[in-house]
Amino acid sequence: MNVKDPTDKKERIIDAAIKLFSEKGYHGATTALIAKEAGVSQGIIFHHFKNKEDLFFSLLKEKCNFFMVEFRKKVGNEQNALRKIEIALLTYVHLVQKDKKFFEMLIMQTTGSGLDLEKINKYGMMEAFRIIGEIVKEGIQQGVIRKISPEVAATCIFGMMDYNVMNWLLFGENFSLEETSKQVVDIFLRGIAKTTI
Amino acid sequence: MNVKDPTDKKERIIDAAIKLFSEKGYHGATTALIAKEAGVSQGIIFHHFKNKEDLFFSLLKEKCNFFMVEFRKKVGNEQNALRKIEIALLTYVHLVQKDKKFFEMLIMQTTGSGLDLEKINKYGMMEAFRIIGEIVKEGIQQGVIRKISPEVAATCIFGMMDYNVMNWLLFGENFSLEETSKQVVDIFLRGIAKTTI
Amino acid sequence: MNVKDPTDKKERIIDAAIKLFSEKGYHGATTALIAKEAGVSQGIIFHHFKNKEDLFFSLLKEKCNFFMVEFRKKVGNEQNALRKIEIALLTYVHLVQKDKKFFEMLIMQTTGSGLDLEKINKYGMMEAFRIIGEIVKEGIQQGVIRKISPEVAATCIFGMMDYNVMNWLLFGENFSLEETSKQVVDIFLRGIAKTTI
Amino acid sequence: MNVKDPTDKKERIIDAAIKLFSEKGYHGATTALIAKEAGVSQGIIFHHFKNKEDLFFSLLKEKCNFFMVEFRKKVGNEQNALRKIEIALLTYVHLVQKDKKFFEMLIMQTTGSGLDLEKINKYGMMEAFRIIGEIVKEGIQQGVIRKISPEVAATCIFGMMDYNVMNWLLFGENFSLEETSKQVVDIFLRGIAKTTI
DNA sequence: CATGAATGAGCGTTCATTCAT
DNA sequence: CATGAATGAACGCTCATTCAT
Repeated sequence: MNVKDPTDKKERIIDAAIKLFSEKGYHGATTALIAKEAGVSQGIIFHHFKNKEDLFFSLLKEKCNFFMVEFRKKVGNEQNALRKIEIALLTYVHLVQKDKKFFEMLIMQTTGSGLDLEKINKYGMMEAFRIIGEIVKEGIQQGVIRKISPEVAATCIFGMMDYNVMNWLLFGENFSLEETSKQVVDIFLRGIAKTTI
Repeated sequence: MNVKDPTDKKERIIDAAIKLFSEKGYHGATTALIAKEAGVSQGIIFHHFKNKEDLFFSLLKEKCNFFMVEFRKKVGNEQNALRKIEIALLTYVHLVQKDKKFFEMLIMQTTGSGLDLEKINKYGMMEAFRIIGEIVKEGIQQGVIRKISPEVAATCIFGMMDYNVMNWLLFGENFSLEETSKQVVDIFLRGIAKTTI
Repeated sequence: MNVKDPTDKKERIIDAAIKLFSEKGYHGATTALIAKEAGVSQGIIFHHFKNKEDLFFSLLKEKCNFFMVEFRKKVGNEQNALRKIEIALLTYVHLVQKDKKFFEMLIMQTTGSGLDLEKINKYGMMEAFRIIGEIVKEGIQQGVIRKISPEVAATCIFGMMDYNVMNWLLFGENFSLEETSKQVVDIFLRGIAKTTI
Repeated sequence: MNVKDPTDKKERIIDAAIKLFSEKGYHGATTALIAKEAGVSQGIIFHHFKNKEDLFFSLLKEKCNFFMVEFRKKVGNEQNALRKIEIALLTYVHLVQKDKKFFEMLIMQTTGSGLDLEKINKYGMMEAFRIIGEIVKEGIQQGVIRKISPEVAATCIFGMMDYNVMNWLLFGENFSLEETSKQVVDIFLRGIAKTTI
């Protein structure tokens, strides 16, 4: 009667996978554990996903696509490059707060899992990286950003933001992610701006 | 006959471990592989280290202690906080370049390996983190750095530097780490300085 | 709407099963694969057959019964035992050529599949074996065949023929099964005949 | 103290494998069962053999090499091709009787296991097949064998012998393999000989 | 101290079979 | 009758760790 029933199970697998991947890492989260957490049999995971790696990357792909859409929606109307970056980063923070478990997984597994990093980047954050680089280029043309390498700038801001988020996810939550993020953005914008405001 | 033989073996294990952990990740580097690479028996690893995790953290601890000494030596005589930070970061870059394999391991395994992150930080970079925080505090007192959270600032600079180094380790080496690091330091210092220089 | 639909499906299952059993062996041919090849659901296989083994033996039984009828029809009118054997064997060759896939399955799975060999023989070739034995007995009574054990003779001819066919199925088809079969029959008949012709 | 101890375990694995492969087929003989039968842990199988398939082919290779040596030794001194064949076949029968379990495995798994038949032949009986073909050629040159295809003749004799042995292994042992084998050889030799003796 | 064969729990994955729809 | 998602026991195989030598 409920058409959503089958999807329901797939969704429960996805949720359980995100939870366990972030809590225990790629290797620590066994398929048996994921199945148990999702309340399904082990076998059904392999109906919906080719294998464990496919499960992992499916999560990544799906979520990241969704985020990119959000990203562009928010940034779209703004003209000033510095404002654009600010909006983009605060959007990122909001997404993190709304989808904590997923970002825990994403950041925790970005390296070290033994998974193909190129795939992680391809399905994951490469696009966001590229977008920030583009905005920096715009800012340089607009004359509001110093002549710096867009790639270096993008690397910087992702490093800053991710470490800040990581801190929050791991040790924090006793500080306001929003508050510290504003400080991070401030440091970055001052660091790249042509004139100090 | 040779008294140095056992130390020799331990060292060979350490070198092999660093090489394989960085190349294949914590899980990909099996103890059997490490023993083979080191040219020792599997069993002897467990004479020198309690278990695989202990081997990993021993590497971390030992190297990081060495780095901290280097760090303090270089920074020690400088008075100006901004210069101190600059020196600290460039020292970091030099250490990375001298000990690529180890940093590959450190950065690649910081997350995702399923290892206890608190332990990694404890034996690893927590100290460096604390040092940078201290310098930022000094800078604020000296009036050369804006009133910002030392923790946030430290988080930022480590994020920027590590992502920059990661890029270099993973995709790069076709760009100069030294050159991009200078840009990173520049962005950071401008971002936190009280007045633009 | 179409009354023949169910039979149709059963037949499609049978055809798919023969194809896949012969191509991939008993274990390689999964029920899921058979269902897909037949264009039916997995579940329906178990409406028509008790289980996978039952499916296998049903194929065997059905086909073999058909072959026995053919066999007797061809051999029926002949009086001379040696001629009878010759006809029987050439009939066998024609059946093989007409129904290659099935014999591929039969010969390939006669051993090694882990299936109960007694069952295979029971539903399969035991009858043919018995028939040849009978003809040999007749031949001995007629005085055209030496006093040999009918069972041994039957074993011989089936071994010769099957290995010849197996060669053809596996490696051959670049030689004429008909031509080599005639040589095989010739060797056998000379081997058992009372006087060389 | 006993240098043979490690080999002992490998040998116990080999014996258990031959026993179970022949009794239950390649798929029925699980590695767990083989380990249990051998009284060893599951893991150790994979110390000595790359994987299950390797275990199977190692058995084949080792034994078959040994048999080929025996074969040549026995046949070596004989000049007359017909006698050579007779000796070869009776040698085969003796080997079968001495090493029943192994031949049970060999014949049972020749087809149907889903294993690569070319490999089975390569490590297994291809060599014997070739040898018989050679002897037939000699016999034709000697003028004691009719002008027949050596390949067809070899196929015939292997088919006859194997089916006879199979009968004995499966149902028999209530008849003398030696006795029936002589009848088989007799039928074959008369079938291929130039003049009836 | 040193060895490496041995262990065995646990991994990801498969698949014949079932059953709610 | 028909479906195919769901099951779960069992598979081949791995690997950190142990221990007799």
